[in-house]
Amino acid sequence: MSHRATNWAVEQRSLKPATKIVLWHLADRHNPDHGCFPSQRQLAEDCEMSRSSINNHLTILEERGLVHRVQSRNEKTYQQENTRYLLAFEDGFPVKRSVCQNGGKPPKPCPEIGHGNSAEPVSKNAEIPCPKNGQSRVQNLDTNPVREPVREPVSERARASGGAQTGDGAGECAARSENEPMDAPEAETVTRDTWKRRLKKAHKDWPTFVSDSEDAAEKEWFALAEADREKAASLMAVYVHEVKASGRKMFCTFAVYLREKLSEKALRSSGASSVLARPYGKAWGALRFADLMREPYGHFPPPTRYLQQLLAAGGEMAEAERRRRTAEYGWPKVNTLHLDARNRHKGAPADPELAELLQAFDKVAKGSALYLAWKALHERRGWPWFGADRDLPDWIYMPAPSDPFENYESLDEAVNAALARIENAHAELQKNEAAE
DNA sequence: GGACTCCCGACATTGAGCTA
DNA sequence: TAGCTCAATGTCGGGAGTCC
Repeated sequence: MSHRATNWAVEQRSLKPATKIVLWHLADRHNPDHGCFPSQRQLAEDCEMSRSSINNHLTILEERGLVHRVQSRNEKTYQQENTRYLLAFEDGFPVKRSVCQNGGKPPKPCPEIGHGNSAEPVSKNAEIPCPKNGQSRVQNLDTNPVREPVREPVSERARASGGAQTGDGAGECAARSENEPMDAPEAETVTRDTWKRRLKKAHKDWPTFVSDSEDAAEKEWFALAEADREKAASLMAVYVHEVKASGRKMFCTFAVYLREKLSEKALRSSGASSVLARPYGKAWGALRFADLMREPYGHFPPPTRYLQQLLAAGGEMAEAERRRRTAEYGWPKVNTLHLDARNRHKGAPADPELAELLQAFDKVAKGSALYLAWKALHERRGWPWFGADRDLPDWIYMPAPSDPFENYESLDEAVNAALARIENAHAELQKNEAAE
């Protein structure tokens, strides 16, 4: 809830009571950082009226210039998602066309509402980019999640919203209870279905899927905490890779993988340690880069028909999509590190073998030019970035070049030098390991 | 009683995933 | 591959209440 938004809503005059209730509940669902994404169903429940009535009131609010609707579709599935509602007091609220046409002068205040004077609707869906016309009208859920009074389980939201970590990576993560209350019991049943779907999706990729008992897998799946389920699913590819790499040809059933929490083994595959590499710290960064040094090894789900067409068409969009898929699926271990960091886990088991890499890491301030150079390099390489900037601590640890930054002509050059340094150090490590 | 307003349910749309 | 399902939203006709 945003007090600014609700105060603003209350101050609006000359609205009919029901319309104002809708506006107030919209404002109540507004998050100052992330915006306002309630579904119409949610709004209808809040306002105790039908969805179609909500729709009518939303149309009125839009016509009054108090609300602007921005439709979005899921970046991967292109399914329609909750509409974003921009409130008139927000930065970036679109100025009505009639206002722009007013010789660039500020709009005449309307005596009724105090917002412009045109009855022309603001929302014109056709003007909004859509997958069909080649532009994206997708809200990037990773950077634009909802943080509102929710009816979804906390873990669902946590995946999207994450949480800031402490400063230099040496600080302890703020302990967020794994047992934060689930809100509504009705959401619980929905969530169970969602988890079932995720289980099904993950299980299909398990080597013994054909002969596995689905019931046994489901039983073990639901016996796990939600965070462990996520970890098990996301680290499955890592575990399978490790088993294959070790030369073993037999796999346990998926139920056993879940029950024995073998995903943990995947994380500790190269020298377990009881020492935790705290999120965004040096050791954590070393773990992360050690994985990024490998070729992409994750399981890439087959692209949808739309994506197939997009990729086949080539061009910039196809290339961007390729990079996005590589970042999303290429290095599941790295993505799990990111996920755990955002979920404020205390850290991953540090790898003592990587201790030598630690000296090659140095602090980088969030938002600094160097930070942006690293981010750009990640994008170029199709590497997964940590997540949304707001989820990161003020400082993160990234590889540093051997020479001072002043010795480089550009930050990109410095970043490439730092990367080369960490690549060399990592290659050296691997060479020594092989020699042993 | 007619006009108007408000609200609701039903149906349509869109594009994905799922299944036989 | 066709048909179904899902999720979110838009549209429309009609019933009920209110006002003059």
